[in-house]
Amino acid sequence: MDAFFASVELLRRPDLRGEPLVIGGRGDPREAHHARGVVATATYEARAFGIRSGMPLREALRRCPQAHFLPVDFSAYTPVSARFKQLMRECSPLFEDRGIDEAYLDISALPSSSLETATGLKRAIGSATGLSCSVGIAPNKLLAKMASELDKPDGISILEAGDLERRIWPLPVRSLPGVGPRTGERLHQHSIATVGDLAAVSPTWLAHLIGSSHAAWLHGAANGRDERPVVTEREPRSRSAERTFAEDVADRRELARRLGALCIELAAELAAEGYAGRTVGIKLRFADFVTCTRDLSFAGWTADVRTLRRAAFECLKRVDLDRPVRLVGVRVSDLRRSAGAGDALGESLASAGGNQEFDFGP
DNA sequence: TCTGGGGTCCTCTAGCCG
DNA sequence: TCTGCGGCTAGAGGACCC
Repeated sequence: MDAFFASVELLRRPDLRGEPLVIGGRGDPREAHHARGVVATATYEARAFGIRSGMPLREALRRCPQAHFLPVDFSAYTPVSARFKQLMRECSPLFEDRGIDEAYLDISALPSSSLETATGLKRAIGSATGLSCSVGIAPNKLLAKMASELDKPDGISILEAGDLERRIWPLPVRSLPGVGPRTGERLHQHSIATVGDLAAVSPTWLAHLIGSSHAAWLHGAANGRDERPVVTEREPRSRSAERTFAEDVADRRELARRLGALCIELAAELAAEGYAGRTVGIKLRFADFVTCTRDLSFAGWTADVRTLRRAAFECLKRVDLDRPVRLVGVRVSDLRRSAGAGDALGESLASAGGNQEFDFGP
């Protein structure tokens, strides 16, 4: 979906159409208590000012003081997301969900041509949601994703076997899925600037640079190879909840209170979805942006809020809190489906809401 | 000076055990 | 009894993606 969050916002704020619009964080960075946030999506009008996803909202404001800023509102985006995914599933059951605004669809067995299928799907999504999307068609997921980036917004791109050298190899190496900021920087240090440059290096040499597993994937990808199937069903591996504070927290009790609240939030989500976990972990990010994690595993699976909170506090005890903290998070992993977990959890949630004893370090 | 929140997967290390 | 080694797991951190 094109500039998804921003496009959904424009459906209910048509007065902002044509204006630079930035979606991110809790809203307007001009308000001090909303200032800590990053850009989730920006309209093409805002991108013209150099605003990009992941950029601090304050930086976006600096680049475009006249921009409009709106908070991220998942409750508005989720139903639209469900609608376009439903249309895709009706097109082919070989559907892979890849997050709120993109998905893969295996259309190789359909009777119509790829172009006809894509055109029909775009039209159906457009009339159902009022939004545009960009479609990439190719022999595998990697190339389909890269194709979808070639003609944005509102485009259709078809990549065929012979198009690799002409259309993919000239692209910057960063445009290859799996090459993020770190890998991109390392490759650039060795004068590997384009996908074609990467395709030409020795796999052995690349393995020395970035590790064998990553190298095998990237070298294949640069040469257009991708054997990954379209995955139609997936069980979650972990659930987490984290929060960045409006102001850094130095007080242990305050930190424990925030962590306890996140445990309650997370336990409620696990209960609602019927999962229990075997490992609890916490995450702290200090004022200097250094992140630290601590994990604790149980013998069995639990979704009990008191157990989660006790474990989270045990983890917290193991951290040297010598600096103020800007973010705290809790995560439950090694998930299993838990039949009937909801009932037990309801009771423990009720008891957790009252006065809490904080069982943590000195 | 600034840097979200939700995830996944991988690597490395240390400890345990046969 | 000591040592080495491979397999396994837990824990910590890193990279990446939407």
